[in-house]
Amino acid sequence: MKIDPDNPADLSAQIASAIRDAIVSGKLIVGDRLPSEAELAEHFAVSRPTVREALKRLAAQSLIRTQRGAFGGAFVNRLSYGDAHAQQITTSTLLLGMNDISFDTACEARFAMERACAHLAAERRSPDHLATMRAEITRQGQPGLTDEAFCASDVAFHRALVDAAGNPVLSYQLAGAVEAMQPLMNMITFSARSRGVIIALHERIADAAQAGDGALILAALEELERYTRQLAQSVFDARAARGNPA
Amino acid sequence: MKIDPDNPADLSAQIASAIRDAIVSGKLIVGDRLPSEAELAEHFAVSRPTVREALKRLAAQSLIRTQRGAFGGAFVNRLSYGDAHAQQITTSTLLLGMNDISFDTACEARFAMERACAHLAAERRSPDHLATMRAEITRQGQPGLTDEAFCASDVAFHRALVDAAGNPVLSYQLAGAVEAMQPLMNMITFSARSRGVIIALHERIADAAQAGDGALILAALEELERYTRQLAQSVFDARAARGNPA
DNA sequence: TGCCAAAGAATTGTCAGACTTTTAAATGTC
DNA sequence: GACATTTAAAAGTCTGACAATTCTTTGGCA
Repeated sequence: MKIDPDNPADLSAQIASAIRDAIVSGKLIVGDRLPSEAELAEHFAVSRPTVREALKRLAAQSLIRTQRGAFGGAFVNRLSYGDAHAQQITTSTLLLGMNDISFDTACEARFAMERACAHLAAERRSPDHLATMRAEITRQGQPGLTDEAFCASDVAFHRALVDAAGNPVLSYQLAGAVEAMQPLMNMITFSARSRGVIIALHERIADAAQAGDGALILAALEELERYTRQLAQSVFDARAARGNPA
Repeated sequence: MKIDPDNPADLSAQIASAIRDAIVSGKLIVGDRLPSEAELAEHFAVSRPTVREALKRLAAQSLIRTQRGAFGGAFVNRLSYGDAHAQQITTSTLLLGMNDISFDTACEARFAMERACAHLAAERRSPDHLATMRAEITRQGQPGLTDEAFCASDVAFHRALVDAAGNPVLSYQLAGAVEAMQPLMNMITFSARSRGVIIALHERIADAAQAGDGALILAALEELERYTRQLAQSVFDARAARGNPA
């Protein structure tokens, strides 16, 4: 955690970097208390507001947490799955929304990753996961469900499948990819007929998971990807034909 | 982008949240200029330093970029793959380092995801990707290579494989998972014999990619996962036997 | 002695105002 | 019309201060 050159460009960013490096490299470990803002200001030879801006940058990444009062201060935070997951969602959503990613590209990535946990899910799924999947399938079949609610249930179903793989690292990575797709999926209108096809595939997946047959899950996911992409294509084609390119 | 209640807890966090929501929901789009700090301070009825702390939080997530000078200000940033990737690495590394994730769990997740792009990589690999893979294999065989350098080359090799799938979303997601494993891999000491085994598997992967045979890549990756986990197990066992649990 | 309440101190959160630096537009000059 | 100069807007930084919070210590009382 050394000094910065007298390069007057973005002092707070430099200080944030120095502290971040110290955390990532292990020089500061979970629970460690950073010096007080006044001490940091003296150490880096800057004013307290500048130090505060640096600390806020780190807080935004959940790297530190601050506590007021005597013996309070900034502490190195244990990055929880929840925090990491939330950041993952935000980042992935923005990445997809801002970079003109085609539906096909996003869809391909999402299903490729989801297939990665098919076998693990078949081996390790608990009754709890199966119950969640069945419950979401039931919800998806209810009449009068809005497209948004259908998509949300779809996400919950796939989330259960991913969680069934019983690997928290995999869950964290994939949940981001799956949930980040939701805004794109929301652009699709699901007819009763297409909902039926999707629900049938979900049932095949749930049955295969229950039977512990990974290959069957894989096959159903492949078919689901094919159908989803085809459905999106027809929706976009129809919109383009109506002269509504948005 | 509405007001905050007079809840006096963490005003800057509330303001950051309000602006972040506006960006994620699309009320503010890429390139939009936010009001100046003074105007934001007036709008939210807080002081300028408070607004600045909020803006620094957003800058830390690459959601905005600031520009000095006349007609400067804060602009909604286009989240680049590079930015997203860097965040992904930091988050994944910390998550793995701070949460007592077992080597097995991390390894399983990493290879499961990597296998997800085997078939795509076989289909789409370019001569460029193949050349990178071959170059890294050559480097890995050089005598006198440190364990760290061997690991770094290993990461570069797998990175090339992932990129060969030709899906930027997949690359962004997987690069994080693969690179975040590096600190864990660095804990392993690679004997000349085990390096030989790994290099041979890399060669099988490169050959399979060149031949466009996804199933062969898949098989080699499975074997590589098995071997890596077995290698780690033996290293950890030996350390435990020496009474060195660290 | 033992327990509870009040005082004290350390630390973050916020504010106000001022000054510096950077940048681009507007203006003036040749 | 092209180039140099001025000017204004905005972020970046600093100083100093006060408010809010929370832990520790001390004092009082039974």
